[in-house]
Amino acid sequence: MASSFRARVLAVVRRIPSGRVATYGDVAEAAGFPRAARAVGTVMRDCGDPGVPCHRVIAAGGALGGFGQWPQLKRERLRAEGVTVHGQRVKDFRTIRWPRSHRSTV
DNA sequence: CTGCTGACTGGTA
DNA sequence: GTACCAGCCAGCA
Repeated sequence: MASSFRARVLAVVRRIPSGRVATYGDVAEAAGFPRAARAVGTVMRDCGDPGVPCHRVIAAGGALGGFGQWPQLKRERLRAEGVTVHGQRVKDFRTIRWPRSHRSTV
């Protein structure tokens, strides 16, 4: 099984704990495709699975990314999980980031 | 098989 | 800070 790239991505997104976020690149890497950030977005776009917290997947740098009304929907959803969102950017993005949780100045 | 598209990323201007 | 370009990968016509 596993042949499906999307199934792999969905599995990773499902593992994202609440109160944390991951970028498309992080999800791609965790799925085994460190360069398929774009392809991950394609999978998210088609994601209609309630078991997949696609709202926890954001763009790099802490930007919500997404498209259309996704950003505003994410903002409410993430906030409900304990994530503080600043306009179009996540606060302390590096601290709540998953699976790395970076916190260095560089 | 070929070409275009897209919920992306990083670098340069 | 914003704007544009080139590179990357999977899915679809």
